[in-house]
Amino acid sequence: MGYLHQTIEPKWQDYWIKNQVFKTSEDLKLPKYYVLDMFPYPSGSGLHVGHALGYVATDIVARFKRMKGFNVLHPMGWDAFGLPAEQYAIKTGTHPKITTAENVSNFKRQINQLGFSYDWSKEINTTDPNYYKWTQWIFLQLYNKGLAYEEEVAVNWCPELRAVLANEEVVNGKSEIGGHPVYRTPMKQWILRITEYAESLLNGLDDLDWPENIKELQKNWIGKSEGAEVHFSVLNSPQSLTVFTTRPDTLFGATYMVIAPEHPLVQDLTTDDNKKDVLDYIEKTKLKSDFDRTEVNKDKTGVFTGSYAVNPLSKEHIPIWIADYVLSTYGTGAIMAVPGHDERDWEFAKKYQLKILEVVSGGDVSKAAYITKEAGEIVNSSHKDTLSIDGLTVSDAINTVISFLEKNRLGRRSVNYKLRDWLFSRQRYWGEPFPIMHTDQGVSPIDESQLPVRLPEVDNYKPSDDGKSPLSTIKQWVEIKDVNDNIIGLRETNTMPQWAGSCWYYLRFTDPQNLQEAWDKKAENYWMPVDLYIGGQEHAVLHLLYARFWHHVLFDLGLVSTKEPFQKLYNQGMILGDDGSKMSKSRGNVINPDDIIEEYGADSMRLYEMFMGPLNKSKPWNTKGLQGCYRFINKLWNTLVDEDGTLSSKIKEIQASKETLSIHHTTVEKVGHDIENLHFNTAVSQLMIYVNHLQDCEEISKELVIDLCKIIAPFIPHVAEEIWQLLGNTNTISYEKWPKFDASLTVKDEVEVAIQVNGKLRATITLDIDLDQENAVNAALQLEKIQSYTNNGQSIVKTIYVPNRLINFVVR
RNA sequence: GCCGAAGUGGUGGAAUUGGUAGACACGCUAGCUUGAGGGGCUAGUGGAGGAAACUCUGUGUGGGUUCAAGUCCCGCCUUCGGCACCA
Repeated sequence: MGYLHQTIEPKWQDYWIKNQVFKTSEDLKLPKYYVLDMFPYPSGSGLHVGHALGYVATDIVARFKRMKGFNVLHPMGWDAFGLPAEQYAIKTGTHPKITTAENVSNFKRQINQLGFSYDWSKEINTTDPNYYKWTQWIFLQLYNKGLAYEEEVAVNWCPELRAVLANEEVVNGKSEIGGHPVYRTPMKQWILRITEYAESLLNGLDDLDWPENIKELQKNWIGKSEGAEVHFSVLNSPQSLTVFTTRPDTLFGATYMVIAPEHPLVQDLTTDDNKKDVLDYIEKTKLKSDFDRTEVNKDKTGVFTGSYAVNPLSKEHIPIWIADYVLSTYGTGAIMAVPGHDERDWEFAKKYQLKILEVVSGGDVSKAAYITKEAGEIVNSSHKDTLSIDGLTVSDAINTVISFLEKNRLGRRSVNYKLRDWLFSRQRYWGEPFPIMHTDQGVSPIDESQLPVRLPEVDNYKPSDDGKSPLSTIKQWVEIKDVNDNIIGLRETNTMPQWAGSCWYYLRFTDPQNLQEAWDKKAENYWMPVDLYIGGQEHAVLHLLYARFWHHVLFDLGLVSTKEPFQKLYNQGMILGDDGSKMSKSRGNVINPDDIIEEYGADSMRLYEMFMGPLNKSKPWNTKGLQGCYRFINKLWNTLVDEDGTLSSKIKEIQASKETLSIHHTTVEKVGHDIENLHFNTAVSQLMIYVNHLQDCEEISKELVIDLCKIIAPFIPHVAEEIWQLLGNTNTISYEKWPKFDASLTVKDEVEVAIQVNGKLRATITLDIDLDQENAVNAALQLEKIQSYTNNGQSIVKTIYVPNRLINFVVR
């Protein structure tokens, strides 16, 4: 007789909601724990089992921490601005608001039937004017701090989507969504000066309890490199060229220079003889797509300007070239080329027969660039009028050269970042409007008292053909008039990207209904930082970097109390289809949680997702495995509950056996420890071991059942509540104290010890716990098996005894 | 190319500071139960050999350290993720 999940689960879900069981306490004196999921975009296809994985994990932690006496903040909300609802609106004319509301209610239904313990009184939605009012407010704080500016930039315009994409949304020259071609077009855009926070964002990583690989990804994305700026004077010209290099030690080996085709001095440096070739080259470069230009293995191309620069150390006259392998957006857009010690320069020099000079010994620069920094010494690097660094190591030479450059005003120590400023505007309807007005005098922010700048109704969601936002077509919204009906300014018609709302939602959760402020300082101070943040690895860089950026700014403005928002981060892995590939509609391997819950119940699904394997690994779905968990719950139920639905008659007020007590306390200890460390799979297996044992017991101590009920509650809360009730309780189990475990009771009297001969297992023996070496070894030597190895004319040269583990005889 | 993560039975995966590899499940095999199906229960299950006791072998691969290596060190192979001309 199985348990009736279809009755039990809705019963307790209703109970939890009706009694507001999971409403967060307002008592700010309690120890707090803030456990957060990356809130979802409520898509039309609904929740799938992969989403649930992270939510189950955080729910278990939240329930566990409540039982450990913490005041737990565990909220859920909706990142509801975004392209799919807008695309749907373009196709069908349905307002994104309507689509969003429908999707949210479906998501919420699905989430609730999984038995999660969210405090729904804290639900937020980024598209709610009461929410985006404060998104706009934070933008104004950034603007006032000089971190938001407008600029005409070449943007990634995708005609198919009719949208401008961020660099991050373009993959290999195609849109990330849909894979449509993307072109570079100049447009006026809002940009956030995230580069100003590059160092801060890099340093902040050190103290975070994040997976190392995520920290590494962010570090690489920020891409700090240390080196020097070096000025090169140009022959017969008042101009000079400044380059950035990480290898000032190789300055003597700089035998030519390259500037990017977009470099501002291209015109000045091109001599009349070379004008035609240069113009041709630049024309050709313009026609190349981004994809072609960043193709690594392509042939390098370039053209000579006709001008020469002077190497500041060797005093050599070196030719200045133009080539598109130099990026205008990194460093100064110009480089000193050291073909002897840089692969790209070497390749280019070979192709155009430029001079290759060895300045670090150890390689053969006629065959390949020698880029090793650790070995070799500087050679061919001295000049009577400047300095000699011959014989120095690379790192000494770097410092010597920088000092020389600084003393002689030829350059300076310098740092560069790969990180670019953040393109922050989109030509879309379904996003936060900017609180910005354009007047004859320029840009002016909307007064904070006028927020929110509401998203107006619009007839047509399509952007205009020239790429302007659909908002630009609404005259009465765009034109801001004074009381006399004079136009005093025009509204900004771009909207913010989807990242905006998720940059600070975790702060809003601390005080979601506040109409006066974005958050109350007391609430923020109490709840922040987020103690545990679980979400997918796909947000490793963008969301997590952007949110950290805003948070750092807010911290500098004194608006938040912690420098970093997310203390501990953990990534749940993907759940693949049962064929081992990514779940997708086209493969037909999608598992719908609704079906699973219908057939096996939410508790089974929760338990299975935790049992599948380590939380952070990808693993294939297997319905058979799920059935195993369903069987386990039934076994548990049938062990504790009789056929008639009352508590099992085996459960009595008795003293449990020593063996049972040992397993019990081991389980209490292991489950608690494993939850703390997010090792849910091993916690579940320990529970299985315990229940397998109880199943074989003739009678079961009621005292232990009470504690067992508590430790299964985070995993399978519906069953736990039901049994808790059968035990005679009338309250919820959710706030019961987590059982204490007694380490002394986990210890057994006897242990099985391995007996090895020369490291090979030959026998096992049961010994008293903590037996001394002499007795243990003697007992082992009595074994017939062992004697056959020791009495054959061989002698024991060494004996290793690891108490309670093994004995190893080394025999020769 | 660079950076990061990972390779353990037929499958998902366990394995404190190096100390009985394969816990716990799935699957499979046999038996019991049932009118059948389903379900439940019992036993077995890394591979090879053997009737059995047992023996050999075994954590991607080749070395090394050690009484002892899935675990530590060095080299290589494969898979996945990220970056990709960043000077």
